[in-house]
Amino acid sequence: MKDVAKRAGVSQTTVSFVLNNVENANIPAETQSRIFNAIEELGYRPNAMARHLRSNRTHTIGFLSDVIATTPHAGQIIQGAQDRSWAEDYLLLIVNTGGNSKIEQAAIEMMLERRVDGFIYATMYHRVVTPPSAIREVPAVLLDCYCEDRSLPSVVPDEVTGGRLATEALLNQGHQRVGFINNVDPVPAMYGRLAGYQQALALYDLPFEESLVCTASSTPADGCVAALQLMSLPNPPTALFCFNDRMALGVYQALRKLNLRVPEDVAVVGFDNQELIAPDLDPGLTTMQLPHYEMGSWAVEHLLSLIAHPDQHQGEMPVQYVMNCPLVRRASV
Amino acid sequence: MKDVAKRAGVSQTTVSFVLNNVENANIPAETQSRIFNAIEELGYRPNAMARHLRSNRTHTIGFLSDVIATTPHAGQIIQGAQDRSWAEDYLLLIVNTGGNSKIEQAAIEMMLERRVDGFIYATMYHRVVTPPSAIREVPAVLLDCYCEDRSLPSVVPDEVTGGRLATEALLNQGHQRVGFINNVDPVPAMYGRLAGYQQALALYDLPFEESLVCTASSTPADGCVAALQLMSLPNPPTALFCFNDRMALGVYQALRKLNLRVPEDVAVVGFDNQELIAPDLDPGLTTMQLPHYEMGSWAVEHLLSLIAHPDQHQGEMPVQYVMNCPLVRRASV
DNA sequence: TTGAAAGCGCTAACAG
DNA sequence: CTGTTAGCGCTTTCAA
Repeated sequence: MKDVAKRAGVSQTTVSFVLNNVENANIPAETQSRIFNAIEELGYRPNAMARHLRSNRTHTIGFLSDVIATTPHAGQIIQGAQDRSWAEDYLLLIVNTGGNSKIEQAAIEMMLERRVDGFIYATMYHRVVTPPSAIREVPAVLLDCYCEDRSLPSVVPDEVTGGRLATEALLNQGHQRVGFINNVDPVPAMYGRLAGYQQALALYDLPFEESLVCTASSTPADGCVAALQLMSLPNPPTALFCFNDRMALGVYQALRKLNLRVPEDVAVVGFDNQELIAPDLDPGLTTMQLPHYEMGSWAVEHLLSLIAHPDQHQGEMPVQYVMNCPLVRRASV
Repeated sequence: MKDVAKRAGVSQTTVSFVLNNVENANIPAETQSRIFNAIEELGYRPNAMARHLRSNRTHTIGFLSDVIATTPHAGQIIQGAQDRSWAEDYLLLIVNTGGNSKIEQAAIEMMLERRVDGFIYATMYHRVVTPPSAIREVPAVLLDCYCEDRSLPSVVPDEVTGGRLATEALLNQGHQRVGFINNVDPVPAMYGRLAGYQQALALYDLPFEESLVCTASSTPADGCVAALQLMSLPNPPTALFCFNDRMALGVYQALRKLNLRVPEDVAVVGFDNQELIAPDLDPGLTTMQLPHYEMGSWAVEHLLSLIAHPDQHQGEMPVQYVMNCPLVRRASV
């Protein structure tokens, strides 16, 4: 920078002003272009380290995830986060902790040493978490998860409405007996989607029948078993709402074994709109889309506003944003 | 740091020595623990910015990918890269450029301003690339791609051997007529796997029949069409080697339509060992595993060695590493 | 064994 | 409009 200044015949300050577009510095266009020329000729590139050392801002966000970047699930979270960051000139320092709290701890420490401006703590699926407390040393937002005491802002999908809309998609095609293959694990999605399923039934004045709901682990194999079980009922369902697309895949396999066609004999709705499954199944699977991209984007946006106005939100409760899941229609209903 | 020094009753230098484990500084254990106590009490955390400003090393790698982090494909590349980096105390600054060269350019620029110690340039599938030249300002390695003139080190999967092993898996089960559904796109995998297929036939003294090879775009739908076509041959194959798992998915659908069982009537081998497909298909798909994790790991390892010994490899040709693809046996053969 | 001091590349008062 | 100057928090040479 000193060299640039010398070459342009100005002081370092002037160069800095030009580079940073300082408001009240009214540097004449002629001087500016002289500086830009010098920069060009010297191949000068500002040193972000030094800049950040002074300004105490690194324009970097620490992105902690359990396994998002490395599994086929939820990858769009990162794209959403990155696109939003990129638009504001922020870069993402990403670490997949695998849910290992030792690694989490260490990663946060490393990121704090690098003076990240804030944290995003993201999980592969919607759940309750207790992030290491060090995360609170800078602004932080939780993505696809929340903490019990709501002491950190968060964004999660609206499981209840999602479950309701999925069920309604079946109900408004005239189905009267809709089975629900739910997840066994006690996660928010399991409770929420069940509640949504029940809401939808109520909306259509249909009774809730225990026997039409079964639970299974969220794998194709178990989805298959569950479907077989439901379809062997004395009065079997004509439509199946599956907790996720992987289970729906198993459901397809079960129906094939029973020589039942989708959607003519049994309609199916999934959840996730999983890239390699939903569109590739035959027939294409109608399913609920998790707003991964949007959550990623929102998380960064909110984080940046916290960074920009550190004390504006002082007394308030941290925002807990619940985001809609749209229905994606294909051929299985 | 100054505060720590004061509190421990030593100079800043001493603190720095202790923190960096300087060799010839023989600081007595007693002094050291006094310093560590002070650090603890003050909640002191070193400022990596400042450290790097002095030492000209950021312990950060710029990871450029087209879309790896955001699609279900190849996610393990990142895990491999991260795990290796983590082991050496490096962090990854990741940007998905979507293959957009404007974004690529800008990302490289931003990373260079942040003084990353090196670059990894990775693609979602094996191909030829011409990365922006700015990438060469620091050590760089190509991952799952290479540049025409081989002027940058690279690591890619061994398509030829992969194609050969896949075909052999079929051949050594006694199949005499093995069809190959290849990709239409002129990518290294398409040429390599075809060559491997031919090598395998030759090894088993079988003739290469044009009619047993067809090409299609790498989607389930087109895989289905291709399989239908191959199976309608006067003398149809008893085994099918598919360019990838998504096409194999379509092949399964085709065989189902023809009332042919896998593997009893027709054996199938895929390629990719794609997480949500290969293990979840019914029956499980035997397939070739792309060494994504290993390539990620190797790329970082090689990059770090280039960083550590900048001129050691001067005159030599950059390494072009071709990595094996292991066979994953399931139930489709 | 420890300390003083210079300086990494930049920003931002403050002064002119 | 532009320049002088004092640091930001750390590493490292040199000296004690």
